[in-house]
Formats: sequence, C-alpha cells, structure tokens
Amino acid sequence: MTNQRTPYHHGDLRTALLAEAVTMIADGGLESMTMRAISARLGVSRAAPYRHFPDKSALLVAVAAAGFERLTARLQSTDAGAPRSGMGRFQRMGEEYVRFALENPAHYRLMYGKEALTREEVPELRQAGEDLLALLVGVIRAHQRDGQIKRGDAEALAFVAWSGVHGLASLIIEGQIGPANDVDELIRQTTRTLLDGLRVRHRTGA
Amino acid sequence: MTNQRTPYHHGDLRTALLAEAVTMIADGGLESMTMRAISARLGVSRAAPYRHFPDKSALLVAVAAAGFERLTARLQSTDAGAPRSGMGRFQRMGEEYVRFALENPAHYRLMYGKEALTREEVPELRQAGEDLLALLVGVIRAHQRDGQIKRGDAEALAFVAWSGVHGLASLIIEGQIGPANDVDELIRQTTRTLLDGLRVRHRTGA
DNA sequence: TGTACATCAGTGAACGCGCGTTCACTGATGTAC
DNA sequence: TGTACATCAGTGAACGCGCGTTCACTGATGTAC
Repeated sequence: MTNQRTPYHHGDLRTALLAEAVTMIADGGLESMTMRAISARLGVSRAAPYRHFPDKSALLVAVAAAGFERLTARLQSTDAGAPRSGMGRFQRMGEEYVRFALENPAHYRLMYGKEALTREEVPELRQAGEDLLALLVGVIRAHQRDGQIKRGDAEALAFVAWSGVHGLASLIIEGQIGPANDVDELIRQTTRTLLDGLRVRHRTGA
Repeated sequence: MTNQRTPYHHGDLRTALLAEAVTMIADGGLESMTMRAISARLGVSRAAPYRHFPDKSALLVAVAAAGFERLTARLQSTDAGAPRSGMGRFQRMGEEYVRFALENPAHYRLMYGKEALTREEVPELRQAGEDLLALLVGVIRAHQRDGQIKRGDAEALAFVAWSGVHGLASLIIEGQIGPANDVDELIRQTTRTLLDGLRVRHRTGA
C-alpha cells in the first residue's frame, strides 16, 4: 500500500513475489512462472528474489501453501454464514470448494501437484493441508452429532468427501468433463450424492 | 520379440519408444522423460524418434492415450470376471480403478495432466477418455436396471462416480492422505459411499 | 542531534546446463520389370 | 532370379534457447554511542 517510487529498496518484495506468482500462474500456467519473468515484471533484478526465497521451489511451495490457506479461509467463512443446523452445511462447503478450484484452476493444480515442488518435507505446506482437512473433519463431526452422517472415523469420512469434491474439480479443470455438461448441476449432484452416501448406516460386519 | 541385433534399422522403434517412455515415467517421473534420454536408452540417435512422432508432445499424448486404454481394458476384464448380478460390480470396478492409479502413479498423473500435453484437440486422447467414460456409464445403466442405482441421467451419475474414485486416487498419489491411513479400507469406504449415495431416490423437485 | 558502522536488500553481468529440434547425410529395404 | 531405383529409418553433429542460479558489488537503512 506504500505507493512510493521504490528507488532502490522495493519495500515488500516478498509479498509482491507471492502475489505476482499467483497472477502469472493464473494467466499463463505454471510453466510461465519463471524467476526471470517474475523479476522483470516486478522491475527488479534477477537476483533480487533470492534474498527472500532460497530457490524457485521455495517460492512455489509458499504460493501453494497460500492457496490452501485462501481455500480454507473461504470455506470457513462460507460455513460461518450458513445456518448452524439443517442439511445445508455440508453441501454449501462442498460446492464452494469446487467453485474455488474452478475459479483458480492453475493455482489449484499447483496446490495438489507435487511435480514442481520439492520432494522434501515442507512443514509449511503440510500444515496448510492439515488445516483444510481439519475443517472438513469438523463439519463431518457436526453432521454426525445432528444425525445426518453416520457414526465412524470422522477423518476417514472426511477423506471420502474430500475425494469427491477434489475429483470433480480436477476432472473439470483438466477438461475430462465436456462443456456440454451442466457444471453447476454436476456440483450439486456430487455433493448431494456424497452426503446421501455418508448418511447410510451399515451393519458393522463385512 | 525379434531378438536381432538391430544393426541399422531398429525394427519397431515406435513401439519401443512408447514402452520405454512408460518405464522412464514410472521410474523417474515425467520430467525424467527427455527425448535425449529415451534415445540414449534405446541405443538410437537423438533424431530417430522424430521419424515416428512429430515432437515430444505427440509421444506423450500417445503414452497418455495408451494409459487410458490399459485402464479401460483392465476395468473391462475385471468386470467381465464378476458375477452379473449383485452389488459387487460397481465396487469392484471402482476399487480396481484406484488400484490401477496407485500402481502406476506417474502414468496416471500424465493421463490427467494437461500441463505437458498440447493444448490442441487430440482426437486420440479424447477418444480414449470417452471409451473409459462409456464403460462407467454402462455399469451405471446396468445397476439402474437391477434397481441398485436410482434412475436419471446415467452420464451425470457416471461423472459423480468417476469424481469419487479419481479424487481418492489423486489425493493418495499426491501424498495428501498420510500413510497412517488404511488405504484399502479407504478405497472400500469410498466406493461403498458412492454406491449408497447413488442408490437414494430423491423427489424430483429442488 | 550527529556520526560511524553493521546489516541487509538490492544490482547487473555472467556461468553453465540440459533441453527440443534440425540438417545434410547414409545404410537398409522392398518393389517393378 | 537379378538388377535399378524409390522410399524410408536411421546417423551424428550442431543450433539456439531459456532456464535457475551465483558472484562481487553498491546503495539504503537503522542502531549504538
């Protein structure tokens, strides 16, 4: 927000790098985000980014983690605005999840694609993913309490739900679901099917 | 199978390229599959592959399409071996789908990742995807007939099922589901939840 | 309040690398007669 | 069956490119006294 001319010191290059990376990935895909290009776009020398991130991978990891945080925050606020009871919570969150992915396809792809990221353990990224999972688990638990979802390991049930929305999002993003289909209806149908499936009580035996 | 020394002409370089590409991608990931490396591994000059594929992308597209064909064939034979009636068909196929992905993670990733592939319409690849979808639709229809799945647009229901198994497969492949979880149980739970959800009949209204 | 100095965020030029792809060519193959 | 020749699958050397990253450096900032 400091609108100075930034004569030598940029001011907040780290933040600018994160924001610009998101923009570039959204506009031109992951492969368009090169260290040379992002430096040029920010009017800074090629070496400057290395003051803030040890290498390109570290920058991408930070971008991916920020994506998870944005998504989690969005789901949280969606959920906060919904009525506490009733069947809406689960579907609302599921639908919002898919919408986020569809609005930010390249960013979403980066979040889940290990390809471009370091293989090493990256605590920042792992934490961001766990926070998202925790949010899903929380909603599952709430629905278990109000009787809409069957009892059982809430984390496992959360994985099932997550699989459904993530799968739909990525099939659409990757173009497997043709434009002839009514995407909104597909989203509704998927979240509803998941909830219905999670409702059914089975005898415990095989 | 012709075990000649292949003095000048390779014999079947096209087939060898496809097979070697699959091996390399499985062993070292997509980025390890370079035109230089695959030529070297096949003991052929760098220019030789260009007799069979116009560029690298075309080779990758062919590999991806072959992946869809393998997957479809596997699901088909799984289904052929299953009892015609009973609840097993849907789950068997779903579980087999996820297992294929887990056994061939890098290949699976390539099949769904548009990143490395040409943006243009690639009929070969589109067809392979459609064949897979058609197979899923067929099973959905069969289950609609035997009353296990509710009536309605079978293709839309197939997308829902596909989303579930694809989502689970990619969450596991990309490491979002920690190794602490019982993957086999998660697979069973996911396919069962999907079937349960697809069984429930709703009143047609909103 | 002024000054010395450590610290830190920048510069700009260059390094080296691995990549996909092309070029003029040559050896092998198969077919027409 | 033998030969001429078109066709096609290879060779090997090189081109050019864009990339991530490093280096010795310089300008700006903030703090101790």
